Amino acid sequence: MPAKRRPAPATAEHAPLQLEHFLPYRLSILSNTISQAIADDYQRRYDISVTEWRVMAVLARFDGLSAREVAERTAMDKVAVSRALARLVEAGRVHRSIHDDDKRRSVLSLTETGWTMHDEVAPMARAREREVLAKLDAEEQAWLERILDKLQLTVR
Amino acid sequence: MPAKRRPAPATAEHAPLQLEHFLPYRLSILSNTISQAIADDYQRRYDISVTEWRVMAVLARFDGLSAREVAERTAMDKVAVSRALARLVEAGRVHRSIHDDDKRRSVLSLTETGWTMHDEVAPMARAREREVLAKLDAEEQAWLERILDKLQLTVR
DNA sequence: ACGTTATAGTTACATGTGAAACCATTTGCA
DNA sequence: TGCAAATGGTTTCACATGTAACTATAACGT
Repeated sequence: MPAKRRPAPATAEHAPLQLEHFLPYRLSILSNTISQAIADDYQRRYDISVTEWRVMAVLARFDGLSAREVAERTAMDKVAVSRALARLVEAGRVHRSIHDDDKRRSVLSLTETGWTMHDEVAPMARAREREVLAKLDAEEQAWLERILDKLQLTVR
Repeated sequence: MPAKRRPAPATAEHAPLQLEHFLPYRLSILSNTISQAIADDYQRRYDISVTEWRVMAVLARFDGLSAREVAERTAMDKVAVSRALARLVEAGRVHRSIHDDDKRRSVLSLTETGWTMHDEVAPMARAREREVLAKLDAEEQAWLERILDKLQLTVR
């Protein structure tokens, strides 16, 4: 018998939450596990964080964005973007200049170094994603796609 | 034209990653959005963090666990658990005593205060989860269940 | 019995993160 | 025009989090 003060039998009448069946909990575990598995690949090799990589991925697709636009597209807040950019510019992976017509705005793009790294990391990331998805059969993959779309739309 | 040094046209040849279709990214956004939406409910009201709530939820189901066992069941590391417990004990929500046969081990259980809070928060959390799941029809819910089970098993 | 190794848990340090304050510039409007 | 409000971005502060070092106790092998 554990303690003197054991206020109640931990059972039915309290209807405790079963974490392992609780959606937010499961999503959080799964998301962290997968993100970590994928990030491990490049994190050590290039000394870059997930947030920095996301910024690079966005700049690879949309050249010349401002920091605020990067923030929108990465769903990061502007402070996080500012910090990521500071490191990326420092490391010579991103080039930052000032917008001609609005001197508050920065104009961002990958440098050649940045592109080189991007072109190595992107395929790795995709390969890892495929490994994860390979656990599911085609039908499950389709449903997952559909479910994520739906939740993403409604839950914001 | 953005910058002088614009090394490459950001297009096909570089095959940039599309974050919005990239599984880990989507999971991470979704997970954070949902967790936050649910946690907001109780976080302010009870001044408790998600990690503390998870510890309480586990103790509600398994009375008398040690800290290590809590860590296992919450998928948190032992440092996080130690800190959460410090706060919970301080707040009078968890009772901690020492195991009779092993003085390293602690024996943990909810206090009456802890139970009272649990009995208020658990239904709230479940209700929020239902709201999220309500965005999906029955078939989608079933597939989600199945997909999460499968990924959870294999991706570790 | 005794020293080595393992385990439970906490503490310390370094790092990441978000909110709010802040600076510079631009926009809106009298 | 000129001045208040809004916007882009950085800095500061408080706090959360992870890793490694540490303390105390227990288990193991000789």
